[in-house]
This record gives sequence, structure tokens and C-alpha cells, in this order.
Amino acid sequence: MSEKITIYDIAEKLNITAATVSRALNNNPKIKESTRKLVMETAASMNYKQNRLALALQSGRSNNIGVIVPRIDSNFFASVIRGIEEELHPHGFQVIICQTHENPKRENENLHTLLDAQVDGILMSVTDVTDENDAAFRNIVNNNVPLIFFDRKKDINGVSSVTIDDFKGGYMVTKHLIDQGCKCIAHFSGDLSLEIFKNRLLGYKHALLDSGMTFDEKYVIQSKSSVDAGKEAVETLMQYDIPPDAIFSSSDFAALGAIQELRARDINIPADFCVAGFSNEPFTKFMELSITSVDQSPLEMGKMSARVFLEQMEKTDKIMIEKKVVLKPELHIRKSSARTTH
Amino acid sequence: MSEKITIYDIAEKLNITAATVSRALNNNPKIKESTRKLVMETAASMNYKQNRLALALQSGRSNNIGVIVPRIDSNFFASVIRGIEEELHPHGFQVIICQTHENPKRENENLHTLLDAQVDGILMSVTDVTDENDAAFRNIVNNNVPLIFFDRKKDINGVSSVTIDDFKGGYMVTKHLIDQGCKCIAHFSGDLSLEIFKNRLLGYKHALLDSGMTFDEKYVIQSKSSVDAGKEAVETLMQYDIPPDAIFSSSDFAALGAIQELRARDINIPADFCVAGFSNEPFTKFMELSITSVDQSPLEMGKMSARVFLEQMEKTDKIMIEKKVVLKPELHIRKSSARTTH
DNA sequence: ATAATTAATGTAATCGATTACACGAAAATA
DNA sequence: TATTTTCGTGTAATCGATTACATTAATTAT
Repeated sequence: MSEKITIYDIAEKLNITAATVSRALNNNPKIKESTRKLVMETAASMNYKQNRLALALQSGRSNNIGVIVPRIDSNFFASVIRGIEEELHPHGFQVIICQTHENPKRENENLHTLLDAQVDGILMSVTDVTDENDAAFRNIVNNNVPLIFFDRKKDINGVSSVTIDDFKGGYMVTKHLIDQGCKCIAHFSGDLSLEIFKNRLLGYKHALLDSGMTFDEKYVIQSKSSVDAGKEAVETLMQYDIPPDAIFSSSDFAALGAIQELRARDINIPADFCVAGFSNEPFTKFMELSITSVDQSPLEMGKMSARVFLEQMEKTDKIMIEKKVVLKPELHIRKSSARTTH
Repeated sequence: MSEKITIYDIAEKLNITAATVSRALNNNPKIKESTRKLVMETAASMNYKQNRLALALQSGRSNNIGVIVPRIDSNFFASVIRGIEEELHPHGFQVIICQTHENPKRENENLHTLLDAQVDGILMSVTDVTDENDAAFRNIVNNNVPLIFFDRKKDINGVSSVTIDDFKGGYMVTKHLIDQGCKCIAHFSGDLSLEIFKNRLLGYKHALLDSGMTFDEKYVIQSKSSVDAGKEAVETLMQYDIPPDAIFSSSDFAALGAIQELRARDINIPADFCVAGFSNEPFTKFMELSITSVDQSPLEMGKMSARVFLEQMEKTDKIMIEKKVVLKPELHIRKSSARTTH
């Protein structure tokens, strides 16, 4: 139907050159006011649309940024992406989404695809911490493409990151459980090669030690982030000579599983057993027995990552900037652990 | 650090022309086997990466597709996007995300931005049904960019769609509530200018009539998709001379709010009151009092939309195809409405 | 041995926009 | 009036890849 209109078409119609049209459209001050107006009006009347691919090729900037996450259908990552999109949209950037499904091979592939696609930056949460993809990360940096890690980061030279203080988060929850009078607190951890889980565990450990309690590795259970994993973990724990009377789970889903299993065993929550999760998934506050959790402010994390990226973009110089932003976690105390009503 | 390598660099090194390099890399059969091998190896050793922007400009295809949704941080839309990404990724397409926040102006803007960005297709859920953006939609079609609506559609000539049978969904839930012995069923609807809500309402209405029950508009409450809206709606309903004994909510969140409010009033669910939602949000099955809901298979919807897009892409001819795919809804009966244990 | 094919590569235009440089005309200055 | 500036446009190269159309070399056919 409607053929693509280029600046050449406008130029032809006005008997001027494409260069003039281009300058007029870009408000180049060297263009006569009358010409500019004429070009603008003609462009509008011909329904001209700038071909951003041509611009991208010529300028070397695609105005696209890539976002890599394990999966998009998780409240946390979706919210981060929302934040990124909202912050970047006003600046004319489009957001390209990639998923790794926790697979390092996919991660590597995504990195290359995005680089090939000439994105102007990559914001991502790493999949795991093997150094398998370190070369790929360095490759990004060497190509002068700003790379920013959010939530799950790795230490790569020249890469900025936006995370939350997982140590503090773990510490806060554990301290809270201790304050509720819990005497033996178990911890569900995730993949300990990831800093986030390592730090939550450390926070847990230090909170225990700081309160004069003992840290015992056998109360740390590595589990997946799923309801079933939580149930299984409780089954294991309840066979101990001294079963715990509280759980700090690094995953809200596992926390939920734990609660379900404990209830199946007629254990009273929070009277006899306290449970707390991490991430503040929407469902934690919806439950009748709402679940205590740590909020990671994903929206803010996304926006902040975007801002760090924008900053990095501005420095056209080859200066390598490395910014580490750490957001504060927020403890939401709910019924699953609130013994005392304030 | 590493300068961008182009086919000209390879050509220079091998003392041949860029054309030959291009052909070799594209496995053009006219190229001598030895040359091809040499080029391939040199390209690899020089760490050559094809500049997809150049390719895009030249071919007029960006290998990007745009996805427009009201917001990404909703389980439904995130899952659809996941489906789209997974289906399109193997075909070399990247997915660009845009959000409208239910704002038609943003929708319009996103459509134009994506068109400017030369996306090869647009997959979207419309924001509302004013004809405000109809020109923009037709513009997309006229530019020969495949446009596919999912979930929330409009009838635009030449636009395909993938939806679920909302009428059937509404009918199934309502029929189920009737089967549970409910005598007066209220309905929470959404924006009735949207087909999805119109059809769910119709399904509700026909299920009532088919069972010899009366349909009364005053039991249809238009509410937002939020917990609070659900609570308020219950407050209104309970003031009626004859309050309902069941609710079919078009939104899981409103259904949850309704349940909370009903419980606050010490009404027994499901014994004295049944509640059902729509969308099968993850939390509906997590609750202690799990919530009956209708699954819309968002993942499948995303994949199907992607497939319809791919089909459309193949037909390079100017033939206008219009495909309407309707997925089957699936009723998940849970505690909030299950009076009889099967 | 010569003409006709075929195989392999080179030449140059193209996609659409930007921009350094060139240039003529008008305006300002001497 | 002659000369220098300034202003507004035009010319042409560039970004990196693809490809229709030569062109040359090698092979086959006559």
C-alpha cells in the first residue's frame, strides 16, 4: 500500500538534496528557517518516517539494549524488566529480552546474539558462576558495550552492578526470627555458587553467632526454589534428633512448601514454628497465613540498572567505569513469623 | 580494544573482494570449496561477527519483532512473552518489549516506535477498544508488517488473533457454580469495552439462562482487577436485599479480595458461598483456601501467536491472511468452590 | 585447434541516513 | 569597490553487507 518514504523522496519533491533534508529534519542551525519549515511540512504530509536501521548502521548505535534473565515469567525478573523499560523508554531505547533458563550455554549464545545485534548495552542477571562464560563477558566489555549485572552478579573487570545487600537481608530475617524466640533456625539455601545465596547464608550465620547461637551446617539445606523442594526439606529436617523451630528460606516458594508440610504435620505457625522467605513474591502477602519475606525492590533495581547504563553511555570516552550499587533490603514481617502483635 | 572486523578486512587479508567473502560466508554454491574454507577459517581467526544492522538495512528485515502489552509484571503477560520468545528464538528473531500501562496514547506511540524501528512483526494485546488507534493499526497493516493480537483483540481487517474462548470460560465457571448448588451468582466484570470481559459476561449470562436461572444486571459489578476492588464489590453486594451466594470474578485478584472480605464477615467458603476467578494466577493454587479459576494457557497463547506470525512471514506474497485461533479455556476447580469432593 | 560452456571471482549499485568538505551567493567589513 | 565572512546547499564518502551484472579463466565440445 504505502511505499516507504525516504529523505530522497522529499528531496526530489522539493528539488533540493537529501543532505539538506536530513539537516532540516535534524534542526541543523545551518539550514534556512524557511527551508526547514518547508521540509518539515513536506515530510509530514508525505508521512515520512525515519529509517532507524539506516541511522543505526551509520551511527553504530542501534538504540536497543539487551536484557538477559533466567526467565521472564517470574515476578522478580518481570518487575526488574518493567523498571528497566520504564526508565529507558523516555530515552528512546528499546528493550530486547532474552532468557537463559539457567543454562550457561544459552547465556553465552544470548550474549553473542546481542553483540551481533549491535545493542548499545547489556543488562543481565547471570546464570551461574562457573567461569565458563567469562571470556564472553570480557568480550562484551572489550567491544565497549556497557555491561551491567543486576541481582546476580559476577566480578568482572569493568562491569557495573546493581544488587541488594543480601547479607543484610539474611541477617535481618534471622535476627527477626531470633527475636521471636526461635531457638533453632534452619536455612534453605539456593545454588551456593551464586553470590546472592552465599551472602544470605552468611547473613544468617552471622546473625546466629552475634546472638550467641551456634551455627550448624546440618541445618543448612540446599534446595530448589519450588514448593515441593520446601516440603522435602522439611521432611528431612523433622527427622533430626533436634528438629528446628524456624526456617529462613532463600526462596518464597520453598517457604510456602515448608508451611504446607508443617501444617500437614499439625504444627502450629507461628506459635510453635516460624517461617520466613525471601523475595516478597506477591503471593506471600495474599495467603491467609501471610508469609514474612524480604523485599528486593525489583522495580527500583531495574530503574537503577537503567540509570547506571545511561551514565555509562554518556561517558563516550574510553574511560572504564565500574559502579557498584547496593540497594537496601526491606523486611516484611507477616503472620508466618509474627508471634507478638505490636 | 578489539576493533570491529568487517568482510572488507577479511577480503583485504586474503587479497580477494568483499563480495567473495560475503558469498563464501553465505555458502553460495558458486564459490570454490577451497576459497570458502579459507574465508571461513580466516573469519573465525579474525573473530569476525556479521553486522546485523547492515544486513537489516540492506534486506529491509531487522529480525526483531515487537511485543506490546499493558504491563510486563503480570504473570499472564509475562508467560505469553515467554512463549513468544521461546518460539521465535530458534528462528533468529529477537523480542522487543513495550508497555502501554493501559494508556492508548502510549499504545499509539509504541506502535509508531516499533514501525520506525523496522520490526518484522508486532504481537500485542490491545489496551482498550476506542477506535482512537485504529488508524495506527491500519497503518501497520498497510506497511505490510504482520500484526497479531493475542488475548485482547480488535477486529481490524488483515489482523490475525490468538485468544481463548472467553465465552466458554465464563460459561464453564458459572455452570460449575450452579452445579455446586449456588442459587444467586454475582459476576465481577472488567472493562466491558474489551471483548474478553464482554464474552465472559455473556458466558455467565447464558449459563444462567440455560439453567433456568434469571440474569439480573444488578449482580454484575464492574470492578478493577485488584484485591481492594474485590472487597468493595462484596461490600456492595452484601447490602442487597438478596445477597448472592456465589461470585464469578473475571479477575483472580478481585476474587481474592472477595474471599478476604467474605471471611472478615465470617461467611463460610465454600459451604455458604462459592467464589471463582479467572486467569489461574499462580497464587490461586497456593492459598490454603485455593481458588477456583480458569486457565488461559498463556504460554501456549504466546507460542501460538508466534507461530501465526511465522506463517504470515513465509507468505512473502502480498496476500493478506487473517487467522483467528481460539484456544480452549480450562477450569481448575479448587477449594473456594468445591462443595463436593469427587 | 577453436568455439561454446561453465566455474569462480570482480565491479559497482543498493539499502537510508549522516556529515566533512566544497562552493557560490549574500552580507559585512575595510 | 574590493575583500573577507557568513550563510545555505550541494557533492560525495561512509556505515557493512548483499547481489545483479560483468569478466576472466578453465573446461568441454566440436
